[in-house]
Amino acid sequence: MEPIQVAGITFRLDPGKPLYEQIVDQVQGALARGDVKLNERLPSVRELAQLLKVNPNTVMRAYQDLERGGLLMTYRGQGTFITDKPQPVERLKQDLAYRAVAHLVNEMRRLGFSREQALALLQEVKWS
Amino acid sequence: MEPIQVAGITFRLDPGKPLYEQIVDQVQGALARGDVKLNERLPSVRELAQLLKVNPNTVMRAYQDLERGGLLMTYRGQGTFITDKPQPVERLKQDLAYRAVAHLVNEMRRLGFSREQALALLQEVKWS
DNA sequence: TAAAGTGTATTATAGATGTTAATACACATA
DNA sequence: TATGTGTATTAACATCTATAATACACTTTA
Repeated sequence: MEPIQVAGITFRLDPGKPLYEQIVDQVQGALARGDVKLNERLPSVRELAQLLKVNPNTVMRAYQDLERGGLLMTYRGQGTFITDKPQPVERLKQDLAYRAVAHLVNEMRRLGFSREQALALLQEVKWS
Repeated sequence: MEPIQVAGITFRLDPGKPLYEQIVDQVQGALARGDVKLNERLPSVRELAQLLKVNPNTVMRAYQDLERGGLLMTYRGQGTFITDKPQPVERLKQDLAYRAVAHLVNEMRRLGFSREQALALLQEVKWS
């Protein structure tokens, strides 16, 4: 389970969550943080599968999910590339952040906390 | 999928998450919010199963999970009751809140946001 | 032109997990 | 004694994840 670095993306796969989802998550994370260059080429399906010790079908499913989100471009015979447009990446970042905050709001409301209590906890908690 | 009220607890089961987990979540939520009285009797395994249109094994699994957390007491032949001690409930509430905040922190860090950005988002977002 | 490397699709198989079903047993109470 | 509790076991089934094997379409390059 040692991390694997490739094209600015760190892959670490654990059990407990679908592999293809973890691949999607880690590519998205690298994009949101700006760790990858736009238009950069990713490893081929078979190549990444070998690196991650995973079935090619699993990588392909992840790549296809990412392509549907406008984050990847795939060209038959050429390979898979990070999108060259900054908009889908920015949209992704805002989307995921909003979703994460909304999730916290729902959970805190479910538990009977106020917004002020949530803010206080978020200020107190260790960040890095 | 219409909600079912019983003993101060609202049950609503959706597909997409294990049924026994949803039962656990909703009992925990009611406890955290103070919606249920301590020492109160819950529906029997078979009774709740019938109400929720679910297998008795599924309810039993949820009850057992809750008992392991000290939130329920079960007595052979008598029934299942909310704990009579406030401590496990308070501990649960703090635990779940901390976990929820920690989850947000991890996600925001993964996306490259600062604590200040997270706080700003949490202040802006609609609460109720 | 041929070969190698791309993405893509299909089918079969296996394993894990969640859920139901049926049945039985232990215990408490009316 | 009968009924209603919690508890345990076993079997069956559905869904999802992942692998495996194979084939095809397309691009690049030797």
